[in-house]
Amino acid sequence: MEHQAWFEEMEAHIPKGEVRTRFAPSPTGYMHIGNLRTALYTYLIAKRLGGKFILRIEDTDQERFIEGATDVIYNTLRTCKLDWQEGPDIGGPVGPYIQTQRRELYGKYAELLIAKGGAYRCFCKADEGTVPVTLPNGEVIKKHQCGCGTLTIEEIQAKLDAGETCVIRQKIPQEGTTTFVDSVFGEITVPNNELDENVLIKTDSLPTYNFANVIDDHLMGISHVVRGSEYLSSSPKYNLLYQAFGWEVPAYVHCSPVMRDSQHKMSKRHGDPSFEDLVEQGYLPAAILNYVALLGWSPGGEQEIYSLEELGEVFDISGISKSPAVFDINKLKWMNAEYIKAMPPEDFAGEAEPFIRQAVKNPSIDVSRIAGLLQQRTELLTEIPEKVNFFDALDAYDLSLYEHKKSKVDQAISLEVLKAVLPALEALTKWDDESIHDALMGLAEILGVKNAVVMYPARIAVSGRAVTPGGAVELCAILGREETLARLRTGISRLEAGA
RNA sequence: GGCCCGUUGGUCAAGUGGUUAAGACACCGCCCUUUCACGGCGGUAACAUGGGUUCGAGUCCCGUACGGGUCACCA
Repeated sequence: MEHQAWFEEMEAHIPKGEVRTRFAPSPTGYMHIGNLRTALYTYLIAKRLGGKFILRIEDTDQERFIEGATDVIYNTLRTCKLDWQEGPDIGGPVGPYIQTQRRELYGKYAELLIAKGGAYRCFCKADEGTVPVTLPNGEVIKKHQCGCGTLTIEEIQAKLDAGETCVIRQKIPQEGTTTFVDSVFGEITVPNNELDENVLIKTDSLPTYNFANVIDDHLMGISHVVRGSEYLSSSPKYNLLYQAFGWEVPAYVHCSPVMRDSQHKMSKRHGDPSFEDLVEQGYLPAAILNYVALLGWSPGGEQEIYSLEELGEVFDISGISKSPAVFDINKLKWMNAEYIKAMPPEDFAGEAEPFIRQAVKNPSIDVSRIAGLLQQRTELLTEIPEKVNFFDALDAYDLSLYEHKKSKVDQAISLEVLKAVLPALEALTKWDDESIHDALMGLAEILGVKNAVVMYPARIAVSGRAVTPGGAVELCAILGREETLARLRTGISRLEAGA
């Protein structure tokens, strides 16, 4: 072996005896929810076990190259605070961390594998070597089966010299079975003769996932391979690869997919939201992460709100569920509201004010006050503009809003009430919550009606809305004296005109 | 279709042979209130199915149905 020393050198660099997990996405241009969850679990396992979380970019599919796609990965992980200790941007002891930069290395290991009898050069064009094969039990499957594996060194050299292109395929023993243990699914055994001899190195000399993944996980000292369950059925092949090299097999943690409904995976193509989409829709990254953590994993207790740090303390592989989980935007929305309510008021105001300003341009309006009213009744920040735009301008609201059965209020009563409210507020010398409150409550007492009979019409006249952030008193105070009185007059004249 | 895996209320789920089968979201009702919301209280609703094993089965075994995954020079 001419490269003997080189291989020994590589082996010597592999970190041993520590927990190392890796998130190895391929750059697709967006962060799929299922992927985000895999990243989270991968991160949490490392955190919980006191290990390292590594980022590796799997970009061996040149046809799918998308400009800027790796930035999406960095940005998502950063905004989620899933910090990695080794990765393309920060380096590490076993780099490079981008597969296209590891090209030669896969080639050398492929040669090694051939030498060890675990692979062979295949000169078949396209799928010409793929044939129906009848298994001993009578079933027929499609497998690649060609004579390339038996070519002599001279024959191979001749073909290469003649300029023929080739791939390197995995050699799979036709006898026996392969067994591996998955931390989620348990022990799984398959007969070797059901496994296909897949391509390891493509004609473009880049490795396929099948190969690159095994090589990198080994060379990077990965102790726990966390990935989607779509890899479960090909895991025996990866196991055979480890075996052929004589390497130790990592712990596998396969996670079931996140579904849109009981029969479809979440997919961008079908319009399901990616992480970026959700953020754009107003969901807080921390809430998304919290929700996604509980989708397919349960800590067992009744607590549902977990910070990333808390998750890192309690996350346990044994709590990962085998069956697919359906993504419920409703529950995410609820959780988002919980996060909003729990924010320090100043933080909420900081987040909410830009959204309030989108709808409320009038500089004399105190937006921080509106933010205060909004915090306990906001599920999504993005729904704020629509909730507060009446502060700037009154819509041509429907007069039927003045009818409220429960408070026994109708349009006629509203008119009477507003006619009394107007002078009562006009008479105020101070315009603050307390004065407005006392004036309105006092009016209810004078009129001998329940508070709501005064408050309700006043609130409608001033907002034109059935649902408002805050009651009549707060709205009047925020709108200011002139605007409030003007709106009351408008209400009165509209009720008098009946339109 | 073959192989692998799964199946507790509409959804997320607890449950590891003996429970009145948790909890959360959603939904419904009541209360609070200055409407809506928030909050509080309560309610409807589940072990896919048929056979075993066992004194006893959501929990163990087998079959059936349904669902998912996979069968690429994509990952």
